Amino acid sequence: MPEITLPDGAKRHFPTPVSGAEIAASIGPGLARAALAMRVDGELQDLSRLIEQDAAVTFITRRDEAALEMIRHDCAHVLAEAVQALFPGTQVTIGPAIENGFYYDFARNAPFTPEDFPAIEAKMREIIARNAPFARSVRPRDEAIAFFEAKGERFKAELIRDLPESETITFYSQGDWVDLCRGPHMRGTGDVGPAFKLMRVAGAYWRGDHRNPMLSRIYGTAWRDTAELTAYLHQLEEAEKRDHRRIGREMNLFHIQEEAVGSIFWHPHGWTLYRAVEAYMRRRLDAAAYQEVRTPQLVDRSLWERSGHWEKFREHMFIAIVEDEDKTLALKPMNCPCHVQIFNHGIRSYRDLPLRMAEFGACHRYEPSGALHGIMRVRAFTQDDAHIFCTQDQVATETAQFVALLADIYRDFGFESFRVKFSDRPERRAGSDETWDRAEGSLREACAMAGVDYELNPGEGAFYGPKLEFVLRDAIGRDWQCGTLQVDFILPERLDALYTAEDGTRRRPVMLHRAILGSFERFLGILIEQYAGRFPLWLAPVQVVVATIVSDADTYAETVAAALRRAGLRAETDTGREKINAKIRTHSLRHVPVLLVVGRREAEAGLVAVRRLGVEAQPIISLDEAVQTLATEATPPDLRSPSIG
RNA sequence: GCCGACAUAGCUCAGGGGUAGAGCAACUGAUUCGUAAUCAGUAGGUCCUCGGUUCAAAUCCGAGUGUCGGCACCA
Repeated sequence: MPEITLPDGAKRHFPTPVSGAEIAASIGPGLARAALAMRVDGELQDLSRLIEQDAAVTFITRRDEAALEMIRHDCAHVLAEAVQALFPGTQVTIGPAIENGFYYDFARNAPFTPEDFPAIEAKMREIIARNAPFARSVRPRDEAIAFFEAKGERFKAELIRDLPESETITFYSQGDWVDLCRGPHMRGTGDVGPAFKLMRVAGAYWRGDHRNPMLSRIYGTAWRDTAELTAYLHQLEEAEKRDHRRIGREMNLFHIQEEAVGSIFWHPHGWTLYRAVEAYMRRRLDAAAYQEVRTPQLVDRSLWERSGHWEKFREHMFIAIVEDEDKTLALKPMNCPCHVQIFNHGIRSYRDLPLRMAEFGACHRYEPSGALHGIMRVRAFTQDDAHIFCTQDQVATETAQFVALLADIYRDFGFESFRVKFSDRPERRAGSDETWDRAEGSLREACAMAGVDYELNPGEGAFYGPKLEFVLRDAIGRDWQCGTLQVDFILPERLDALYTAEDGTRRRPVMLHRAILGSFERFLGILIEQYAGRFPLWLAPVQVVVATIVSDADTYAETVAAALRRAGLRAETDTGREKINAKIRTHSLRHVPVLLVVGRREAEAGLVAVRRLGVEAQPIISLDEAVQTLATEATPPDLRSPSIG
């Protein structure tokens, strides 16, 4: 007689065995209707599973987060059944729930197209209306493999073969349709509900490996109810509006064209934004005792051979052949080898360490064509790169200082939170285990010192050392790695970097490769999306437009703009013959943060009407006051005095 | 790189085997106007490129290039 403990602490006894559904029914008809699944001692299970021993049971209803995941998972099963019903001969593979929805990968000669969606969705609704119960069954391994092979489902058979011997092999059926699945599921297909939509088709490699066949993936979204679905679709539309490629065009920031794929043509306003970020970064690095350098774009092959890039990175490099001199040069894909050259030029003492060498280094990498994405993923980009040459003892302190600097800079750009991934030793690596123990240990210690929480990213470190990756999320929910910090023991060795220690011996420095923005191009893309083009005043390409109401105010408008420019503000005038309504609309759509409206009254009295983006209030103040206020407000965050905040 | 979709005016898009269409933007003229679109007119296109089918191709077919969505790769 199992004793069942409910969330409120109440205990109930049932004849052995008892199903979750029976327990729910014994509590009340409302719960019996609402319960979709249960947690038994914390483990999510089908409601139909039998409980034979004492356990704590919690019921999952549609409101629970766990239910949402089950709706999506179950919806993937419904999709698979629908597809196999409509397209005989299609093999099923895997179909998990993911953020905001689910997908299912199918193997089929002809891939699906979005035109297939209406028919598939209709079939899915049929299956959901039928409300076939999800029934779990356990099968012996050999039988399970034979079952799928008999059906010609070789991917499923392969999956089972690769499961560990200890794994229980479970099947779930929904009516006549059966799938290999770990579960759990809700009561039946009807619990999926109506709030789903197929979104797109995509290719995906079997088991995520590009050497495997490509499957046809169908992505879908699914929610608790149609209101949630509608809200999600609306959110997607909003995200689309802040896409940096769209805003870049609308605000005339940059363009890319076929003759320079993966490289950016920065227009005046875009370049202004770029320069504002660059100037800010330069001040921050100066203040943090970095030394800025500049190193060559084209470097002879021999240096890349020594650094190891020619061997490890060759396929990502642009090569330039100089026929007259019989030389092979490469556009630099990274700055580190060049920085070591500067380090090596002359004799270094331990007194020089830590030596922080920074460069806004323009790099070129031959990225796969399919990876290119607006200005976020390009082939020509500029890193806010630096290499810290230090002793092993200094690694922890330098790391802590770096993370503090990075967090402060992200905050200045409006990013309050970011994720940190700690990538530790990969399978293929250089250096001894002791070295790795030390490197990882000091990095962990540094994270603790800086109060950094990280998630472990096992085996993803660089071959020369562990790294931290700092990840920001864009408007459409995509993650972008921006900052990085890598501990390197290898390059100083390969390029023979040395310093003289206190005891007169020659020693190898450790190199910390680090970047905060990552690349200006990517970071600006993220920034554009973060602010949806409505930049804070210090970053806005055009900070102020002086707009006239009547042509009698034209001269005054020029005076106002000149005064603003003298105060360091980026100001334009609009003395066109449009009505003020039209001017306000035009500049609002361009996301100009401040409009100074001047008519006859303002011109005569030396005043301006201040209209801020999206705000209808229009205080009228003196020109002097406006210049002063705006200049203060436009001060970059690192130059503000604390009292002003 | 792989799978799929797409490519028409500066932008957003319609059309479709036989003079290329709209709205917005641009330009010209009129309007001098008080906080998110004043009115009228003008101009603007090798319908991505190259081949093929056809009496005729922007339209159909093929190849290429680019873009977009994924996958793989990655700052």
